[in-house]
Amino acid sequence: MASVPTSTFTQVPAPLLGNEGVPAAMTFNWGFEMPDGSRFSDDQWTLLRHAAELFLLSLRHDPPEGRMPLRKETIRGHFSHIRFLARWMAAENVRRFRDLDQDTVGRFVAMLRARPGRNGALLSLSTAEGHLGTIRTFHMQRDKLDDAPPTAPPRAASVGKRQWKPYGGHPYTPDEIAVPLISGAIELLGDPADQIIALRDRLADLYERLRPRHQGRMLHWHIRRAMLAEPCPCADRYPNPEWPLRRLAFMLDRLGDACFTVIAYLVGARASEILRLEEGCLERRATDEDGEEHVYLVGTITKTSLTEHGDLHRWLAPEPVQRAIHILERLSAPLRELSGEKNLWLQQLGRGRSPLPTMMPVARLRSPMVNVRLNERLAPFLALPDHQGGTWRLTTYQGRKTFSRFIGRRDRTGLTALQRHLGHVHRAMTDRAYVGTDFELAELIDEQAAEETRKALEDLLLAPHVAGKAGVMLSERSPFRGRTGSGDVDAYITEILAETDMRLGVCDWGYCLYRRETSACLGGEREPNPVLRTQSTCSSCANFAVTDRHRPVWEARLERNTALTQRDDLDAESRALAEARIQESLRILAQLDKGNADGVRD
DNA sequence: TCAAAGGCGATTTGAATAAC
DNA sequence: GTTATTCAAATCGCCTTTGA
Repeated sequence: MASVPTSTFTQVPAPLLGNEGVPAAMTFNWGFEMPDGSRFSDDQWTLLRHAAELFLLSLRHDPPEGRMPLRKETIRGHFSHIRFLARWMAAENVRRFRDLDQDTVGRFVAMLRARPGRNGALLSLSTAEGHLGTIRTFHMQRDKLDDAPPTAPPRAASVGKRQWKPYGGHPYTPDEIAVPLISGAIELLGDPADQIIALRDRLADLYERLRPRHQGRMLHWHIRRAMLAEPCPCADRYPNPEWPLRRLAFMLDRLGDACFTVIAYLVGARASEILRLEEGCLERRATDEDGEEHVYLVGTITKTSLTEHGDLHRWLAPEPVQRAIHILERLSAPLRELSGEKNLWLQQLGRGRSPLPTMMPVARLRSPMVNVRLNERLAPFLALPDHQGGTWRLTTYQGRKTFSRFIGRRDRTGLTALQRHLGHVHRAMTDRAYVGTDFELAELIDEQAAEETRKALEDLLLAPHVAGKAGVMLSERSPFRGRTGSGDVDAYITEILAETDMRLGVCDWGYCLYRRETSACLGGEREPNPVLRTQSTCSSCANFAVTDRHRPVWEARLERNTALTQRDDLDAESRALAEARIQESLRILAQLDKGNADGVRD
């Protein structure tokens, strides 16, 4: 294939280039195919192409009034839209951008409306607005350019809301998936990680020793034979035992995946932020208060930054994350040395890849690839369970969402395996001396906590049957008891929350309307003590509330302990404990039933 | 020779900020 | 306090390329 033409800058007026010279990142593949089979780089498109090139360059060096110079990712987005537009213009025989008058743009909009989206009949509003927005921006730059659209296109929203597909939101990873995923990743980063990296070093050693004696195919044959004799951790999870080199490359990649997972789910950074991390990004600092030392992950956030290179940010790094960074530093060491870059996610472009550096160019890992790796390789590797009969699709964004949910909610009953790490981060983040700088993440966390409280309150206020001291008290005052949901409840809850700054603790077996003075679990300033917070402690606590939603937990507890007392081999102490639990469960269930019978509780 | 990495184009979503 | 607008990514499927 002919070499791909890219934008050249010889025809660009010098002042447009600014003082940084030619920006390497601003080259685009203008040789894309046109509807008639020609290439946009062919002579017949020269006028259109130059106009488009100048437009894109102007966004960087002479942006529209009042705007920052656009980032290269944004300009890349405009390039995609221009390509789309140029193809459409060619098919419609529109030869210059200045011919994009109202009628022509109207036809363009009609085409967008009729166009099917990725997974449905309609395009989303933002896709359409993306296309029109590029034309609008082009139009805004018209005074600086020879050829530009003479009129601003309409807003996609003004075309009619029902013309476009509405969108939902990104999910968090459900606990059934998240817990084995994170636990599996942490486990892999333990001893197996050390062994796998040692095996890579062993391979490097083998090459060094055998290269003087053999070359070409024979060298490879000897290397392969030697590697076949080396044990590889998790070898049974790679399908082909005859390929020890590919297997090693595979394992090294899985280590990287595990590092990404641990960082994403236990830190809450965005994928782009994680992938920008560099060697030496861990920072130790003591908090002023008590001299306790926290370790932070230091990186940059560009998404919400107004500056070109992003702002410095810190995230609290629990122990597994520190370990992940150490592993990453060792994983990326050879390529960092080869390329002179400091990034921790370097990899080589080359397809069938070698576990050792080759002659191929080095590049940073990008998030689309991370998604593929998480779903198609790490998930089967860790044998993640199905979710509701199907395979759960992981995405890089779920780490952040799941993290904020983990931290924001008080119910950690499903997360026992992660409790240690999450508890540490949670404590530190709610500490006054916390120095992290991802404010938006803190808001996301608070949102999750508030949403949980709101749901619990709604349940308590509407439930016809409530047990537990605090629950009974709240329910008796509720003007909504036994009704189905209505807008009034929402307003009432909003009022309660505004007045009391109340935070409900939620767990499998009930709710906690937390007040420190009366907490049976001896909790702290703001929330229950997770260690002493058990069913027994809660059942007698003044802060406790139960609704029918929790009935199955108490019924199961009753059943379990009843079965226990019927065994002959039970010692006296255990029997007494089981009896006590039976009584507790009976009391809670009786309270719920009583409400059932006459709607009045004591 | 070929499995599989990952680049690339197209589309979708998130969130800050501006406008109402 | 909402809604609209804009910038900045993230996601996803197709397709080319290549080390073993």
